[in-house]
Amino acid sequence: MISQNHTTIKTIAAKLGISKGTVSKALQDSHEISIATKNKVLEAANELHYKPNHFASGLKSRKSKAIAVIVPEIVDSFFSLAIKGIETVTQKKGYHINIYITNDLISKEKEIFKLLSDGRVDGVLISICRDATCSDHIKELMDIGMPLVFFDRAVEDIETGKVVTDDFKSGYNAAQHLIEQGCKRVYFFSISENLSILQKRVEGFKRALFENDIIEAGNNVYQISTDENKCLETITSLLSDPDLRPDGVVISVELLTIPIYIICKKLNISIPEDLKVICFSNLRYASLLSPPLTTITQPAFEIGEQAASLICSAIANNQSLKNEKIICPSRLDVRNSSLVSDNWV
Amino acid sequence: MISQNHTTIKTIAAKLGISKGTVSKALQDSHEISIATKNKVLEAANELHYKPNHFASGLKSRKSKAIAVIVPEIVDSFFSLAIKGIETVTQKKGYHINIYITNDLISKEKEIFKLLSDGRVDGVLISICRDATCSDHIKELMDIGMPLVFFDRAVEDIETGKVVTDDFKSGYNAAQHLIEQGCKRVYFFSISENLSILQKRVEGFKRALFENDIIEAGNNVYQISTDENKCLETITSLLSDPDLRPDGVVISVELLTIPIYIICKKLNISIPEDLKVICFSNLRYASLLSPPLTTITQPAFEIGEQAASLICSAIANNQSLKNEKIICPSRLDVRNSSLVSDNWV
DNA sequence: TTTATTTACGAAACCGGTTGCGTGTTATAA
DNA sequence: TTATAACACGCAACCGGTTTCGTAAATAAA
Repeated sequence: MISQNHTTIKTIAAKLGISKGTVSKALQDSHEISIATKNKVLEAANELHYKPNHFASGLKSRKSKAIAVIVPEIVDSFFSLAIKGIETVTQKKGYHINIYITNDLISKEKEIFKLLSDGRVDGVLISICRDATCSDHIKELMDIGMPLVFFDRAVEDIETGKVVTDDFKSGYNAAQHLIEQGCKRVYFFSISENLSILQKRVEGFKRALFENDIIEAGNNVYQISTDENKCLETITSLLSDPDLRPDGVVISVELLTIPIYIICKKLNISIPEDLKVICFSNLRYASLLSPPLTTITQPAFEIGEQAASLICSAIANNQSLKNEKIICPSRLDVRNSSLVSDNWV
Repeated sequence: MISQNHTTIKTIAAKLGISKGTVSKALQDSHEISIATKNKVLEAANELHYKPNHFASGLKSRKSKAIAVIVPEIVDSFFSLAIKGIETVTQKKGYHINIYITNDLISKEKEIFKLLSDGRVDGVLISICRDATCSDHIKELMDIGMPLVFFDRAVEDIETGKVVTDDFKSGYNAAQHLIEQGCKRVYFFSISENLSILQKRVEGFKRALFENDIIEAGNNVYQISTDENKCLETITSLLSDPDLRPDGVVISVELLTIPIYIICKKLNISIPEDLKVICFSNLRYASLLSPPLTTITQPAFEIGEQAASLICSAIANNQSLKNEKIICPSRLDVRNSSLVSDNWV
């Protein structure tokens, strides 16, 4: 059904009785074409609804003006906001964005990388998946010259642009806040031991505990499965055992928020009286939850913007990315889920 | 920085001492090439890390294996979930997706359409923007043979594939539910008079009022600006005037939820005692809000899947889309924001 | 053994725009 | 007036696959 009689440069050339090359140069406003000819070409192009063919120009230029954006999830306040930040920048600079969702599966991430080596995109923005056990596929693509920038979830030992938040400090602040609110046994709920950003949050978290002389006998960092049932099971067992139950918890990712709230309701654990909760989250509805959720709010939009700017300039300058890390600090938004009752706002 | 010595079909041909055409055919597993040659080619291709060039193949085939997805917003439970539905289907069928965000601006929507006529995408999935005062740009693109499917927000008078929910019935059900809960003065908060899906929701809403003999003297459908300040202003004036204040409200889009909750809190209007609220929303956190929000939940993921399936098969079969409308019914999720106190679950 | 087919591959045109080089024409300088 | 340069444009190769057509060699049929 695609229109057969699309107009090409040849059509215009034939109509005006000039050569292909002249038309091409006229459309590029080349100095070696007279104004008169340029005007005629422009007029004819307009009249015939001429649109330059993306494949033909890309074949020569080796540029697609497209950027791949790879995320673990899209139904997520952080990632959707980051994508929006990316889009505002790329759109201004004339780039298109291709979205790929890994669902946190390394297998899918690898498959996506296979698709990206055909010249379809000029660069890659990626937040790696949770079970990032290997990063060979990323290195391979970079080896053939593909510019790549990590945002949020980065591979530590790959040297390229990275845009992240101050994870150590955020983890530290989260724990410190809970301790200041009187918590004696604070847990950290994570979803992966592999992600460096989560490792750093944990380090900051532990540091705060250490500085406050909170030395637990056992573990206080728990890896929670993102499988819904397993997740509920693990958290339920932690919160229902009096010997284990914390009085404060730092949640490393937004998607664990719902389970915590649900389980607390079911177990009749009152937030914040019995358990103070703080979550790394960009949820716009945090203040409307019951109780309103204290969050470490990442500057998702800005992270997206910065990452996009980095990749765009790397592409434009045709230069490889230095191992530079841009840090966009997070903000602590204190709400009722972490406050003792008489501090309620 | 892009690797200079990428391997092409020519490289392989030279290495094996055969012609380009033979290599090409071998890679396509053509019947006119011997098994021996095919194996040699495959081996060489593998060894040299050959990747077919996207532009070169696209130039001939006029296929990009890419689909444009145009949405008004991405930081939105409905649209992000719909995109996820789209992705699951397109990924299986080997299509890439290009995301475009209009921010509900017709000007941006038009600009995006200009970009899509260069063969970069094989089809378009779109949920049009709010101030859809004109749809010429859409018709133009379709006129040159671009397959296009609307999802959720469609242009009524353009004949092509559409995937929507049962808007009339949903509007009806929402109003009916509030009336059953004892509401006497029910309002409908909309954001656009132009969107046909909102018109239908309003029609259903009005129908329910009519059937229940609720005939307001004045208007009970209000267009709320999405500008934050104007929005707060309008709603505040409606809810603070005793002569105007409704006891039930149907909210047509998710983004008005936060303002309503905030204003009610500020004006000390209790939900649901003073005002019962029901919202068209896919918010996963609806049950955690205070109070839990009654929603008309659209099957966003399924709508995305269906739309993607439609466009993919239209592209594959190279046939124009019939004016078929797929309706994915919504679900009423009753929660506390619309229940009289002694009905609380 | 001769003729008819099939098999396997090469040559070259093609997709549509880009670009370096060559050349005839006009304008400027000597 | 002649030499020189600037101008404006055509020609053709090129980007990297795809595809049609032609043909020599191998196989099958007569």
